[in-house]
Amino acid sequence: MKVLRARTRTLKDLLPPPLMARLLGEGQLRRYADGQIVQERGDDRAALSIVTRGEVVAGNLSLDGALLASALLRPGETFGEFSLFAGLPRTQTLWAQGDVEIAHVSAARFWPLFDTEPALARALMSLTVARNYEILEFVDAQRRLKLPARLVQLLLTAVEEGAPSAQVACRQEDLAMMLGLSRVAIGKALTQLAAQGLVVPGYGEITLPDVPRLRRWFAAQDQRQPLDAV
Amino acid sequence: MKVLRARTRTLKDLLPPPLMARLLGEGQLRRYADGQIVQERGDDRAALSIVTRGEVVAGNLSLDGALLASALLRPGETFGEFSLFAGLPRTQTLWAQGDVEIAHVSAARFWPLFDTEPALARALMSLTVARNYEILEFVDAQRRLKLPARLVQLLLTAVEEGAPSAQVACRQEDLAMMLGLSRVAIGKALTQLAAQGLVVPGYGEITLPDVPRLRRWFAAQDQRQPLDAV
DNA sequence: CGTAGAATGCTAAAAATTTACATTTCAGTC
DNA sequence: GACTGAAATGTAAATTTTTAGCATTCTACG
Repeated sequence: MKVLRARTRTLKDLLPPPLMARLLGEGQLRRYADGQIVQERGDDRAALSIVTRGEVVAGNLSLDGALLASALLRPGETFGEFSLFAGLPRTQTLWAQGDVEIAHVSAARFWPLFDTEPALARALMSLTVARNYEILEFVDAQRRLKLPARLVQLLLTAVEEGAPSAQVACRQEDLAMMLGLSRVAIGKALTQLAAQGLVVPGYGEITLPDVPRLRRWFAAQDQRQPLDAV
Repeated sequence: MKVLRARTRTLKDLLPPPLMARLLGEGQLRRYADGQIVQERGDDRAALSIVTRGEVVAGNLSLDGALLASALLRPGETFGEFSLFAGLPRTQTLWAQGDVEIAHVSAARFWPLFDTEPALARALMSLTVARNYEILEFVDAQRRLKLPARLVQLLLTAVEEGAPSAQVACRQEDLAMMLGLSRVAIGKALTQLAAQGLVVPGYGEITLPDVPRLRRWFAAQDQRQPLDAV
């Protein structure tokens, strides 16, 4: 399944290259084929895992097999912090999307580095805090915005900065999954948006004919005071 | 307004007492009266703030004045990490609930301590990661569980460990706010639960006559594999 | 013992969402 | 080039939730 997520800073972006190299050097590289399970809810490997190639999809499987809350991890991003710092088993199930390579830094090798390199602690805190903010924003948007607006917000995360128009390759079902709704709800919202000429639904893809206009439309829906304008 | 939240570990629980004392020593104490605004969305004070007395309610105000996503901070808990580690303004508005005292540790005084005391970095990571998990669980529950189940989950967070029965003092409107729903929806869910004898709605309070039975009922609704049972 | 304010209960209509089923689209294949 | 089956989208009835308005109950306090 396809997952959309805004590009964020990664550990690789925040860490001085020599330290990043040292950290990766402490890790054990493993490869995963497309669709392979990287970790399952309940695994109790305490380690910091760093994606070094490919993309990883995170989520929870309910007992009936439906995928729930999900996210996307790109190269340079990490997971497993929870297992290290809270000492609990892995809480999510992860799948490889495409050919994936991951460096697992075991707890034993991680702690000495963490305790002696403040830059690593700073970087991990920055990432965790940013992720926290990302999720809180999501919850907040869910309460504040109508579905069409949330849908536009999601679609816009997949658009390159400054692009005048865009095509987003994903099925309505993928969008539904990401927003925690049914496919039908997405279809209706898309129909509404299409009636205003804001999007053009296609088969397995959605065209955004006028991205700046779409951004303006979204800004008008989101009545909250933007942070950077304060 | 009243806010329910499960008791979690705080910085005070995780930090060795001498270090906690040192941290507080670096802070500037400020007092806030009941209902006073502690910080507003957009404030750009970069500091770690530690609640030392009283309780603080966090949330976002939408333009029309309605309170949205909210949480409760108890003594020993911190906020402002985002301003320090992401270098952005405060993202939420906080109000004092009752008589509140907060120690604000400025960035200039915080960084030297953070960089030289691994225990502080570990503790902050633990808390942030745990908070992250808490929010993700909330989102997940919202997708997985029907409203009555989510309501029970919320009510149970207010119950003392091991208590055979309990009274939760809060208005239906407070519960609605916490779950992001209308008061009517809460009322209906309560009626359903009351019909099964699981709760007894009252005026400004809800009685849970048989907590163990309620826990069993909830476990039956929540079909997900529990983490600690793995 | 009233009374005012606060909180809950109830109802009906509108809106959002889901479920189940129908239709369209696409990529192969003959 | 038209089958054909799987994948993806579209549609309509049923359900859930919200909104709004008003009635009722509870509590504190004069």
